[in-house]
Amino acid sequence: MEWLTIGELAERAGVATSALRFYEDRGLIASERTPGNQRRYPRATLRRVALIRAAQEMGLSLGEVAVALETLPHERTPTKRDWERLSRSWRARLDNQIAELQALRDELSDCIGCGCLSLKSCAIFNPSDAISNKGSGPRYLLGDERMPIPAD
Amino acid sequence: MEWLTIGELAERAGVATSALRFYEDRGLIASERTPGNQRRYPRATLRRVALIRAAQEMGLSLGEVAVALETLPHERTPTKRDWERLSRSWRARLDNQIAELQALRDELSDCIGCGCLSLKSCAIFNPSDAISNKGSGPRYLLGDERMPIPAD
DNA sequence: CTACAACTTCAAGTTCACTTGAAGTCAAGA
DNA sequence: TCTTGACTTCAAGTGAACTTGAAGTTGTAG
Repeated sequence: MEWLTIGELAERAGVATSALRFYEDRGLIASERTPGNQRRYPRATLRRVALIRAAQEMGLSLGEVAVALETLPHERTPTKRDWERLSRSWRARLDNQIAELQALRDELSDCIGCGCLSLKSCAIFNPSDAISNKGSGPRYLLGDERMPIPAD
Repeated sequence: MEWLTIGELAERAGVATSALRFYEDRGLIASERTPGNQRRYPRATLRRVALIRAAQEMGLSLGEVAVALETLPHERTPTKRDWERLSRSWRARLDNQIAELQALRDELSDCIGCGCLSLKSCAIFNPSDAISNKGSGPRYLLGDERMPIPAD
């Protein structure tokens, strides 16, 4: 098996070495050590990191990615079955996200032509009340569903 | 004109009062004060906050929203022209975002059936190298364009 | 007039996904 | 052997978008 140093992996995967150490800390990737305590990554880690980046691009947090990746082998190239399971669930998520953005776009388009400033019928100007919002810290994804238009 | 307390605005807009004070701090919304120094918001702020939330949903940072909203009047209901300018530019952005997610989805779909584990032809497993990554702090949106598939 | 919820400011805390820096160790070429 | 660059750990810093808490003030219903 061919092993990569952290610098090599970083360059080939297009991420910083500090990010790789961080991912390892979080259990997203794993490494062996040389006698001198330096990390060596199996080539499969390259794909793993690519997967992590792809997942982030579709809005998953590293925690969610970690859960998803737990089902994949660390050292081995994943089998077709491993991969199918994961990609199907992610595909569904992507479909969802696309649909949401499309809905928002359609609302926006409607607004351009609809004289919505009367704000009787505009979904953007009349959002649902009380978006549930538990816990502190930022919310990177709002995830507030648009509800039937309330009577203004 | 009808004025809203911060609590009323918060409830109707579906955000926390602390968030509203934060937005005001950032210049995203504005208020008048009562003789006793309490905030009173014009009704138009309701639409403004709704716009802010919509913009966040499509991935804009508050800074970007601030820039966009600078072109809109604070107190007045925006005119059709005000609104058209804004919504057209946002629509373009949404189109873009949707296209990117669709591309990712298509790659994912291809992978499900393509035996991509050979990783000769899979875009997800073969991302472009060297995503440019300036500055510190998190990157909420990766924004790394996928490039022509490199020879592995 | 009093109670009490809703408001005020300001500083500090929180989460995420990292980055930066300090202080030291390892590996490879000249 | 020496130097240099790549590596090591660990603690602390960063930026975004808020939230929380403390300590005090205002507005209103009874």
